[in-house]
Amino acid sequence: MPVDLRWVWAKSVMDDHGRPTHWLPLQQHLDDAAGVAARLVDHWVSPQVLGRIAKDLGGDVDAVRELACWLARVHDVAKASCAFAVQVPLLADRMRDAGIVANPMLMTHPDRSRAHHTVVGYLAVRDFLAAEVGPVFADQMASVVAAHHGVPPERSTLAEVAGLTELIGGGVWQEAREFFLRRASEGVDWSRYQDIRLSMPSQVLLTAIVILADWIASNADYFPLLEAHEPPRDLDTAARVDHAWKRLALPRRWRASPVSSNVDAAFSERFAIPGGVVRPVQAAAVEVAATQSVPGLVIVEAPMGVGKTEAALLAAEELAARSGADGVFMALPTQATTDAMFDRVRSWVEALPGRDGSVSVTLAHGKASLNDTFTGLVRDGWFTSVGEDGEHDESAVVAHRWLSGRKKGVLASFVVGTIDQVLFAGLKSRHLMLRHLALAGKVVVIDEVHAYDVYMSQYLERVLHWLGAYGVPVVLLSATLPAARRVRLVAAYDGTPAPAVDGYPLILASGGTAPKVLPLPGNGTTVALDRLSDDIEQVVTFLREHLREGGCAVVVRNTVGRVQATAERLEQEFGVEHVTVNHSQFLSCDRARIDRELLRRFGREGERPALHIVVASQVVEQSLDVDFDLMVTDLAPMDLVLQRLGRLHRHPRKRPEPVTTARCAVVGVEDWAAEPVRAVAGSRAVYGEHLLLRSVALIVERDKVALPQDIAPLVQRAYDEDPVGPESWQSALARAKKRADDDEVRRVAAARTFLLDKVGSSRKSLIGWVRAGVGDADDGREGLAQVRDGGESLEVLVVQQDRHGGLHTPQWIDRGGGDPVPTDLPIEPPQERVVAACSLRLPRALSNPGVDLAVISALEKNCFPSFHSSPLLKGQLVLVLDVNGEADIGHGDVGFHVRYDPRRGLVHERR
DNA sequence: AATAAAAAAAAA
Ligand SMILES: [Fe+3]
Repeated sequence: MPVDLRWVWAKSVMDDHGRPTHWLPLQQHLDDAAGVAARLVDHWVSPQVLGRIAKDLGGDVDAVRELACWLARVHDVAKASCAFAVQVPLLADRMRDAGIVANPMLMTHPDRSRAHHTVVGYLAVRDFLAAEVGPVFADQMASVVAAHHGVPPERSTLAEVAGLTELIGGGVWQEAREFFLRRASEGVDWSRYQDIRLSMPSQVLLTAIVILADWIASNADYFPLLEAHEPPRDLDTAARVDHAWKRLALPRRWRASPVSSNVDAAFSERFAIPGGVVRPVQAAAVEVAATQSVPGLVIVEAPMGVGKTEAALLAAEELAARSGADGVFMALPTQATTDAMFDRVRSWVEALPGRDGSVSVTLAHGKASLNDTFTGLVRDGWFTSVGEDGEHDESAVVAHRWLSGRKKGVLASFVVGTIDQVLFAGLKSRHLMLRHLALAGKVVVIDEVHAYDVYMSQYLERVLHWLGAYGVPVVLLSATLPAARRVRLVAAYDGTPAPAVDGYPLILASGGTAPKVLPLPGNGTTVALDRLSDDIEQVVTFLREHLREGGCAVVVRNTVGRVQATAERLEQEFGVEHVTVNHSQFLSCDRARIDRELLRRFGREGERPALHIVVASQVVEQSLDVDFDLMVTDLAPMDLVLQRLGRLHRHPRKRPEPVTTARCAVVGVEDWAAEPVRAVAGSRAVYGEHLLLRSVALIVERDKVALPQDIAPLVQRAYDEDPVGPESWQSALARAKKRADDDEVRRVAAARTFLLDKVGSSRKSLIGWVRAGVGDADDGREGLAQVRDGGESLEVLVVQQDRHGGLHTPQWIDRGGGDPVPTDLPIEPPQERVVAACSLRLPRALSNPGVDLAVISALEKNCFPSFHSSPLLKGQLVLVLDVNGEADIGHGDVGFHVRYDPRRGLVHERR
């Protein structure tokens, strides 16, 4: 009598006592997964992705479907192995009764966990396919099966596990595996795949489809299990898949249409500007996107305020229409700008044609759960898709309940996220394939590319390399880039040289497309430069003189300490009410309040005070569209100085007579008469000597800067290799360059640790793909590999304690301040969000290697059960301030005294 | 020689 292989089990659910309550036969799980894979390919996976895989299969999309379904139908084939089956004695016993016998003692075999079903699956699939197709393709297909838990094994592991024959199981076990492999192959003509090789991109994408099919098919809400006591029976797979797919109700694909035939109409519809006409940058970006030989990389270099975002979105539509992308991933450098962009992108999505019902959106960053718009959409997503028929919800935009969380959230069609979420695609980590699938189906837009340092650029360039290999169109938005950076970005994407051009604003593209230099906007600003000594009294005099009839000034300092010291002197001189302080050492809710306030007063339609001085760190350099009459700045690298100068006379308006000419005093140097001119120590610590020397060499030779026409030449000179400055500076410059180069080498090396390898040849399989990666260790604080430079900075939640020991939210904050916070009972959800918004990133002095562990130990003493039981607050360090906003942080021989002042931020001193 | 800004964490 033939053995009934339906007794081979794949899924089991246990009760609290470890007894199985439910189970599912392997055969059914494989059929379910294959059914889901087919639906995914037919209805959900981006045409751009299908096209990419099909490229390796002679352009045949049906073959993509065939391979995806076959892989899903064999992915768990090695659950038909002794090592796996013995894990649940009850189910193993029933298999034994059916004639599939394993030794129960194998349960405790020391190598049992090494004979994992992913690795044994590799061996089974490879051996099966080797008889049908070439060895390379067999290895590649098998590697997809091996990778279906997110980390493919190493080559050495394969050989070791192959020797564990007792755990793998021969005889009936071998026959069982071959049975399932043959069963999956019914109707597959392997001779068609004789000469096929899969590129790495295709293998990664197929793996991602298999993983998703597995996850969906493993969800018992969609695919019900059998009761533990039930024998196997033939379930109606088609009906199960149909039911599950309706319940899951994934949003439809988006089909883009070209906009180039009538850009103005598209522009006015998308952005709700009746009769709107595109601006030059927007028209040019769309034209380049439309005429590029193959949709590829487009770089838009232009100043803030010329409509770059709209240019990128319109270009993305054009590129998507050509490439088959069914979504857009927009990445920005900070959570705050990401939140703001989310609302803009959402309005654009709502106005998009080509939606068939709802499309899915995600806000992707670490604090997305604090964003009210997004959490609202998440709630709607739960609410609307509970219905059985699912599809007829008419809201244009949903945060789909299944496309949520760190790994699946980015699979939504439209994602707005921090740049980190894109850079993670270059970081060896578990389930990396899903992040690749998320990017590979879309057009990727990356904002503020000029702002990324050497370390992040390693990741950015590697990700661009993979995106190029996937055929993903990419739009990079930037201020002017040093030519060398531009060349590296284009080369990273598709290995071609960047066209040699100078100019600004500039649009260039990969694939030999002619670059476009656009006319500069006519209404420029010429800034007069003054050079003052680093004496604060000189700054006072300068401000006194030029603000004699009032006006709004900004003083930009390079360190928080200098900001705080300057603010103290200026408050004394001009009065507290005329001075605002801004830097990163504020609670995030306070920082948000200060930013809002700055925009309200110094923004485009701002209610400008008669006299005011903002003292700030680099936080005013980026993003905020604020306008000042007068500036004082610490010497900084040239591109940053220019960014700062961009905050002068930015909007047309009437200004007090003494500041009708834009004027900036450069300070923060030790001695303007010295050779060379050196920046103060704090600035050197932040930026390094070399960039500062090159910057100041260009500043000493001029008394004014014309914006925007001087920007491109100044940035190029500051960052190219040609000598700058007088002869007497050259030896110092050379020494500084050597140190900067050494430092860069160190940072590049640090970035490489977890950097994903390049695509490599088509002979390769996924085996070892994330070798030496974070692997299993990507959970928890220690193992978290990074895409940003520098040691881990410590983030704390700040609460206050009254004289009786009761906790309350900080007294001064805008929303929910001074309310009691329970220490044991659960914190109410609205208050959870208030507390979560009181986060503060501690300064370097408190998180340096050497003191960090002591600081963590000290803060870990502030441990409250109420925090621990809250998903939002759990695991975070807590800083408890007394009624005066002060605290001692001490452990062992490390001790700090900190004081928080809502006007000045955190002040610390070592004791 | 003394330090900016910025981000981050669940799978079958
Ligand atoms: Fe599995």
